[in-house]
Order: sequence, then structure tokens, then C-alpha cells
Amino acid sequence: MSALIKAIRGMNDCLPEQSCRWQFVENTLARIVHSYGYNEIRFPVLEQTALFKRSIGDVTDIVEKEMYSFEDRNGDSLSLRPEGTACCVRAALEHGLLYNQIQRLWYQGPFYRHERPQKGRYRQFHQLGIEAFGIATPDIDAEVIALSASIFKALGLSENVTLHINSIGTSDVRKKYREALVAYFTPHKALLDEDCLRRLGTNPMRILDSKNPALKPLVAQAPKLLDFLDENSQKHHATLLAYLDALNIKYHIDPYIVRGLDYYNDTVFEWIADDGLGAQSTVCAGGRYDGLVSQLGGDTTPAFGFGLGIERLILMLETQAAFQAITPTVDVYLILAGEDAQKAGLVLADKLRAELPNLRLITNCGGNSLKSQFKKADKSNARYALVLGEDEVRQNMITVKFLREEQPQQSLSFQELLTILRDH
RNA sequence: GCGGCCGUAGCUCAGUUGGUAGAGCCCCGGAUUGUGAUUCCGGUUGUCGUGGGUUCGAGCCCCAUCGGUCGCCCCA
Repeated sequence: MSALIKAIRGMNDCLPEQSCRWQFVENTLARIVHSYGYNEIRFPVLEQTALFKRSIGDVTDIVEKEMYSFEDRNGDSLSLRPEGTACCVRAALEHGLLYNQIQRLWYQGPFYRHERPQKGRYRQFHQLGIEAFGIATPDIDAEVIALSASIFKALGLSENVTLHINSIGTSDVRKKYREALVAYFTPHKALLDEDCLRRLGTNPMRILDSKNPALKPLVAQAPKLLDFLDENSQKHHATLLAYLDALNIKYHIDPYIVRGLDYYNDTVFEWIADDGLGAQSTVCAGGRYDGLVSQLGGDTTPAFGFGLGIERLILMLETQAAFQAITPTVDVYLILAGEDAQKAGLVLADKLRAELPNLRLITNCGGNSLKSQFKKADKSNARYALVLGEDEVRQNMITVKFLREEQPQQSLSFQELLTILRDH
């Protein structure tokens, strides 16, 4: 046996025990976004590298260090998508979806970042993305946040997450604020740790969400971005909060919520898990990005959206007994004994499937003893075992054994069997 | 890119001052010539992550390396 080829680091296989849970989550998400009138958009996992340099900002870590970029055979620089918003805008612009129109879009799929894997963070990860284009008013902020709240509610996670919300204003305001922060922290340089000293030069707002507890008092006294907002941003923020109150969505105003990506303005929000996610506690993050569409060559278009990490969502769900109870299961396991039954069994199984499209039925293949076949039937979680042996074939009957209830097994005609399985 | 911990059967793990590798689960067969989820019996399963070193002898000690995991940076 030659050496096994293994999966790429940070890229996980989703095995049957997990995939049925993923399907449950994906179906729930699709149902909710559908109910809000959002339409799915699909775009490739590969894009021109320039798309991300232009949108995310080519000095960010994502673009500088974390992208899977390579030259294709034409010499073009391509990258695996590290996030969805830029791709979504590109596709929408390319097909004229944003020209004087409102669009409510969603997508879901894998994204790629070359980071060191840890709990809740992988090199191939999955996100649900929501993007609403063409609406500048805070009503859409409220709608999208309400949509995110509905997801947690539908999955029974409302009590496990907290909505953090902030406004980061316009880029002009942030520029002034950054200067104010540098002015505030510079005299206290001696108190800052190595990371924060670096941030002071690169991204001073990141000092605010430092994990270093020793810096808490210093950060608490720092100037607040909310105090720098202009009148429009203040009004936008206040109106949004009023809408959230009306929707009875609880939030925590968090002046330390910052954004990793350059293109956000005004509203930013995060759903943070109370526990269970390790160091990666943000399960959903988003906000307003009115500048991105024009940055990518379109007409100025207001936009609001979020990304939700599916792996992190599933990590939270794994703590629920009901979620762990979701396992691969079938309705019926068909047990066969004897040459004639092999052939008759394949035919019977397809007749049943044709009559009952929702039935999930496994036919035993590969022989095995009766005992072994019953074991497989039990393991399949089937409610019924059907037995087709020499006796049954001769009499044109099927034996039904009830695997999950106290009931004697019965010998039935095809029609009688249909009646039982249909009621199931 | 940096740091902590961990690598023994498909899975979960045991393995005594260094003495030539084990259990449970799983799978298959039988006890019951046609009956699972509970019993009993039997059977299959290894580059002890990899490469060096120390030693008469290494799963165990040392070095390196790869992988996993958790954390930092960064971020969903």
C-alpha cells in the first residue's frame, strides 16, 4: 500500500454524521432568507486577485498574507475568494442588477483564507452572506439585522448570542477619530503591549478591542467614535436603534466593535457567542458599506449586509441534544434471503420508491446472514425491516417487522404494505 | 508568521526503572440450518507519525521534522 494522500490542512471533510446536520442548518437558513424575500446569487470560488485588492484593501492581512493567489496558465493572477461581498458586488454589477434597482440577495458556500487553523477557524470555511443594495435608510439595516436575529431564533440559539452594535460613521469621521486615538494613546506608549504599539501605527482602532486585560482601564478612557459622528450618522444610528426597539431585538451598544474590512461605514454589528466557540466568538458580522459599489466601478449604491460563519454556528448547535440527535436515518431496510429474493427485492424496492416518493429505503446488498442483515437494519435507524425470503417470494407476500415498537411482525401483500408505509 | 499541548489498530485509548504490542468499540461467522437493539464463543486489524541519535535492546530517553489541536496575530 502506498502512502495515503491527506486533505489539505485546515480543509475539512464533512462525513455522513455531520453532513445531515449541515443539511438541516442549510435548509433552515434557506427557509428564513426566502421568507424575507431574498434571492440566491451564485458566483465562482475563483476571481481576479484585483477584485479583492480593490475592495478589501491591499494592505489588510487578508490580502497581504491570507489569500490563496496563483497565476493561471494565461499569467492572470487569480485568487480563491476570501469573502463574499466583493464577489457579490462584482457579479451584480457585471449583470446590471444594481442599475437604479433594489436587490435583496443571499449566497452560501466555501471561502478560503490561509490562516493557522484553530477552533472555529479553518482555511476553507463556509458563510451565509446577505447583501441588500439600493437602500440608504436605516429601515434596511433593521430588516437585515432582524433577519439575522430570526436565524438564531429558528435554531434555538437566541439565548446564546448577544447583538453588539456600533456606528463607525463616514471615512472622514474615522480619519479624525484615528488621529484622536493616536493623540490619546501616544503619551501612554509605555503602557501598551507590543501588539498595540504596532496597531498604533497601522490600525489604532484595533487597540480598542485588544484582548489584553491590563489595557482595559486605558481603553475605557479613550475617546469614543460615537462622539465624533456627524449629524447624518447620528440620526441614522438613532433611528436604527428605535427600529430595533420596536422589533424587540435586544442589543448592546459597543463602541469597540471595529471592522476588519475597509469598506464599511455607519452601522456595524456582530453577533457574539456567550461561550462555546473558543477564541473565535463572533458568529455573524456585518454592516453598511455605501462606498464599495463605486469603489468597484459602479454608480454610488448604498448597501448593507452580513456574513455568518456556518462552522461557528454548528459549533454552537453541537451543544444542543436535539441537534446531536440528527443522524443519518432511513425509513425502511429491506432484508433478502435466497437467490430468488435478491432479484425480487430489487424490483420490490423500486416499486415502493415509485409509489412513495418520500420513502427512504435501503435494500440489503452483498448477501450476509439474516442475523447480520437485521443488525444492519437496526443500525440504519429504520423503523421497519421488510423481509423477503424464499417463503415470501413463493407466497407473494412481504414480512414486516417493527423495529421501534412493540408489535408482532406481519405478513402483508404489496397493497397492505403500501398502506402502512404511506401512513408512516 | 509565533507559542502551549498531543501523535500506539478504522475509532476511543492502555502500555510498569527501556526487555520484542494490548483492550473495548467496529466488522465477519457461530451458539439459534429465517430475526436486530440485551448475552456468550471465535475470527480479522499495526511503518507505535517520519528520520536520525543513545543503548546489548527504544512505543518509552535525546534531536530534528511532519501532522493534529488550542491560543496569539488577524478575522466570520
